[in-house]
Amino acid sequence: MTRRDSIAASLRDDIAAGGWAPGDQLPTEGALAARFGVNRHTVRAALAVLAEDGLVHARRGAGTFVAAKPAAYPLGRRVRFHQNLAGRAPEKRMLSLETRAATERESAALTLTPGAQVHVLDGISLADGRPIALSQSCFPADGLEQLPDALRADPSVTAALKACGVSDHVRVESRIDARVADALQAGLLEVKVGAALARVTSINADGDGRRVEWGRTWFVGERVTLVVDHP
Amino acid sequence: MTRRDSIAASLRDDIAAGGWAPGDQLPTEGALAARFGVNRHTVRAALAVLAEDGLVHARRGAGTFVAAKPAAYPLGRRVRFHQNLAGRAPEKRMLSLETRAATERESAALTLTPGAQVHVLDGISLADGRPIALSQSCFPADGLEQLPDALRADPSVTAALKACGVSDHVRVESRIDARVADALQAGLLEVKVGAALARVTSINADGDGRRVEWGRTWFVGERVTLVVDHP
DNA sequence: TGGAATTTGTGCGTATGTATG
DNA sequence: CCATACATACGCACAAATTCC
Repeated sequence: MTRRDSIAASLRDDIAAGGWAPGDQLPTEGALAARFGVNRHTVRAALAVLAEDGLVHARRGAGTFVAAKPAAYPLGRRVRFHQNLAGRAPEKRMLSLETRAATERESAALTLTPGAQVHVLDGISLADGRPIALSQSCFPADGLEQLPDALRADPSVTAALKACGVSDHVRVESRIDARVADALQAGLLEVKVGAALARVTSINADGDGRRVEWGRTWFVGERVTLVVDHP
Repeated sequence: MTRRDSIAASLRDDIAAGGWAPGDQLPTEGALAARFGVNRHTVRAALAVLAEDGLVHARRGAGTFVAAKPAAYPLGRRVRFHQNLAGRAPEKRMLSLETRAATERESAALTLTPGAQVHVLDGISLADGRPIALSQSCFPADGLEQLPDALRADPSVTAALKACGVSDHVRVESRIDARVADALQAGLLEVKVGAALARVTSINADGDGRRVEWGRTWFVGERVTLVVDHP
């Protein structure tokens, strides 16, 4: 066990024991070097081990901070935002809502006839007061005429669909890739431009198999872990 | 439909019809502007629409190129690399293989006693000759003594486990988040530093429920789409 | 608004212990 | 026993970002 590893283990224990809470600033590298009686480089190596595990996060000029635990977001047949983030103070805000003709891509995903009308909802999701995801949902307008009014009353998709007579909806497929945040996304999500986002494209159907939602969600990589169980 | 959108749709059709193959260079923006009889700015707006969808990729000073279609990589109970990428010339190369004491994190993931030995395999995966992922797999050494020899003979994890008497293994859980590539990863994956990677952490168990592999895989965001079916 | 102080990030040189051949 | 390579650790200096007055 090198000196670096033992220092890393010691700091890890302190964090696990609650010595520092998520978001707290650790002592400076210089202070830690003095406490452990080693060179600052050695402390930096130890902190790098913890950063590799995502346990701490250094900001140049500011300090090193205990990372907030990423929110676990289950991806399954039934994805319900508020249930998924129970205990993390989930919050959803509407950014825009419009009804327009579907793009080629949208009509293909929802198996609509070209030029059909769709409702498009843009929103932002928060957990513990921090933005965790941007989302765009696309619904066929045909059969869901009341959806915009319902969404304006309550931004919950599940509740709005229920108000339109869709009592249940299930996710058929999720496709996931990774993208970097552009300036617009970065501003809304309160991350730097170039931060990694996990993009999830999903198709949701009602009880009869009719596709009722095509959604794309951009999750902040360092704040959310998507969890897939394989039963 | 704006002129921009009609040009974008026209180019999209050409690409879909095979007019240009993945990797091909499109005509210059000036040439396209002349062909469609519009200003170069309009062509740029149309190309931006396609780039937004990941269909083309512009490189300053070089030109605009048709993006290679991302490989679909199913995430399910049975994840087998070669089957997953059938038709995309899957290839797996071993980067390193060592046996050492498990870190705290590794022994927790594999439910090992602290200090137990593990085999650690680093590898790189390619499809169609391009790197698509880096992976690190961690196996308990206890009960899998022959694994390193088997892996050196054949880098396939499934084959190596079979050689050690594990006839079948299934994925229990996948956790996904997004990270940016560091210099080492970028070099190996042939992407730029800062490119978005989808990181998948998975736990695999044998028929008796014993955890036999803890793996982490970093997929190049723009070359792979992870697909999760929700049956 | 500005500028000093603080803090992390980076580079270079040096030294030591441990394998390897 | 020597030469080499590698990882670890130390010391010093400066750059870059942030904070604070």
